[in-house]
Amino acid sequence: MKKTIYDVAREANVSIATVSKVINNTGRIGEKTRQRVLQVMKELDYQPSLVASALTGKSTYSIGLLIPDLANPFFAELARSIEDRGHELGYSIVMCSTDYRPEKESKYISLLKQKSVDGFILASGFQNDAVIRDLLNLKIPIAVLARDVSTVSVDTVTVDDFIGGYNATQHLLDLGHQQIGAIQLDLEVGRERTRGYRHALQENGLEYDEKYVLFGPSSVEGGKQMGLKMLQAAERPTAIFAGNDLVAIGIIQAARELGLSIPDDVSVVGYDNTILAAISNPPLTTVAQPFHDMGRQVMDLLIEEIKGEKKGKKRVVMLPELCVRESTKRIRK
Amino acid sequence: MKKTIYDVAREANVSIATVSKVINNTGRIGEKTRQRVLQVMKELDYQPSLVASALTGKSTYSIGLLIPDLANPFFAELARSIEDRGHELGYSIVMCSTDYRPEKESKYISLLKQKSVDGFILASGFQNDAVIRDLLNLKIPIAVLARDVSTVSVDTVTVDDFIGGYNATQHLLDLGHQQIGAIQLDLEVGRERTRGYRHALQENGLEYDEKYVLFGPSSVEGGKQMGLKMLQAAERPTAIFAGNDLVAIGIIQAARELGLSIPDDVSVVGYDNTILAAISNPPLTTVAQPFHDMGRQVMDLLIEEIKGEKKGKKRVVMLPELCVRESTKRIRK
DNA sequence: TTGAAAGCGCTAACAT
DNA sequence: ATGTTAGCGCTTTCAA
Repeated sequence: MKKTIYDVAREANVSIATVSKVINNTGRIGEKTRQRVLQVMKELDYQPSLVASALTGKSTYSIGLLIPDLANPFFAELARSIEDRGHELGYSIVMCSTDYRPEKESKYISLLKQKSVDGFILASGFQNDAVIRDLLNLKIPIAVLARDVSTVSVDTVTVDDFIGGYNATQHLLDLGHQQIGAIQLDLEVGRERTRGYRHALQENGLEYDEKYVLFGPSSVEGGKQMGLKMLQAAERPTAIFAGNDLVAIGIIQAARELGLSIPDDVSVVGYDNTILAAISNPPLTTVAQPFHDMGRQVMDLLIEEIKGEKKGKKRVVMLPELCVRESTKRIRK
Repeated sequence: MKKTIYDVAREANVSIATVSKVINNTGRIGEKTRQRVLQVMKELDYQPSLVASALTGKSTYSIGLLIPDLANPFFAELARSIEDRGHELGYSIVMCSTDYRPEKESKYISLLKQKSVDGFILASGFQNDAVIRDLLNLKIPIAVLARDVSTVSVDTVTVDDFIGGYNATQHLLDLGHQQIGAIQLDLEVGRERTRGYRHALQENGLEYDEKYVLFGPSSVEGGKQMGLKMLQAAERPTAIFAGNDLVAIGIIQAARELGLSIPDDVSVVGYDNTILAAISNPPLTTVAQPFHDMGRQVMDLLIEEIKGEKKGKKRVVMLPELCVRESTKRIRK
């Protein structure tokens, strides 16, 4: 049978209240009793039940993480950094991959609410503000990652996608490209990056041309399909700004299949700077997101919120950084 | 305030016992009352507290997953498949990356024991049988993944590493290679794969030569270092069997740095068939592990164990499959 | 068919 | 400094 606080109390000849106090370092306990209790706890290998203590209104020390897809290297790295920071702070992470599906998102949230997690990190791409508002109304702490929820007052960590798109495009422009395509994610982040792309274009006196812009899923296969489509068009671009590294790699595969060389015939910029970018062939020029800091930041924000140490909400915006490798090149005459 | 079973009972003019019964579909309840209770539950948007019900001895419906490193694509995919199957079966997954560190492993296990998880999946490379025995003694259900614990009776899902090593090496032998190096993980799995490697060599009348065998960490950087070492040696091998795809990529980078061409000067075989293998340059010949099935299988085993539907323990062994791409080639004369 | 009541293991007033 | 006791929200006999 598992040991309970009663076992310890009996063995140490004290009341359960006393044991509880030494466990939690509350109230005043004589040094001798404290030592005796500690001793007995050790002897019995007693571990207080967190579910019992949670029932009395204390924390469960677990937090729910909703993320699109653990199998995507970017999110895996992000999840890892969140997990690490969480554990440092004494919290366990319950992982939920949502596949960008609203139903899954709602389902997991309601499940984890029943489990009384102390809070949520919403790193899921999709989010109808309704679920966020719902959580907020219930006073359940949340922190939102990588998604700007401008209409709700909530702790947020984002990377400026507009700048990311702008920088990627500007880099291509600097290399002399004039026909620049964009194959972006069919998600909020994709639109925002596309805004940056558009802005850079216009700043350089170039038209935003819809035939050069495609939206699709976050996958190598998706990138390849869209890449084929764009590269086989009558006027093909000399450079493409991809939604993320996965998509960029798909585009490279498409180019290869069409006998086009990267970066000689077409330059490609990725996004996220995952391990894929470093090992792809050629190595990918990509927009790096500081996932390590991002994970740490959201976690810290959330914990502050949980501990009630905060007055208002915070909105942390980090900046992406262009990481130039070999998939982009000055355009040939 | 969060609704409790009392709110529902009051509103529906029944006792909490009745409400409990309709929630759990136990006992006998009149159809009319049941409907009324259900109705009230809906109106109040009542969600039973799982922590309270866990305290009364029922399941927490969460299981702990110990895995070396979520940021490694192989484990990320594995984790994802485990998570999916878990959710299908109604369980949440608490993720813990151990970095192959025994202290972390123990720490997380003891933490999750306090949280009363229903069981553990141990996919962590490291494992002293002691922690497994401990869990077993406490009657806590566990299932072990990708690690053969031959001295303990426990549910296990493994992929035959000996065969994997054998096949990889045989493939290289078939291509005419005679000087075959091995840069393997400094872990149990690495030793086992090396056994397979050795066996293949000897079966072909070749000596097992220690200077051709190196053990190192699971990382691109590690692979690169060891690769440099091995490829700069007096007699360098014409082919290398790598510990996993990460290491293989490191070796390719090392080769490139030395001006050696893959696969013309040296062939490389990876392990795991992660996304990295598909996109690396050149695409990696690698030993594929069926991570999707692996995840599903352990989860199923664990759940059976938790539900007590099983008589004895099971040991499931899956087979790896060589996946030939372009990093291996027949040796030149 | 329904309800009263005794826990589950722990915390936190409130007494002593 | 330590103990008594009333919950926390739910499940489960056992009565009614």
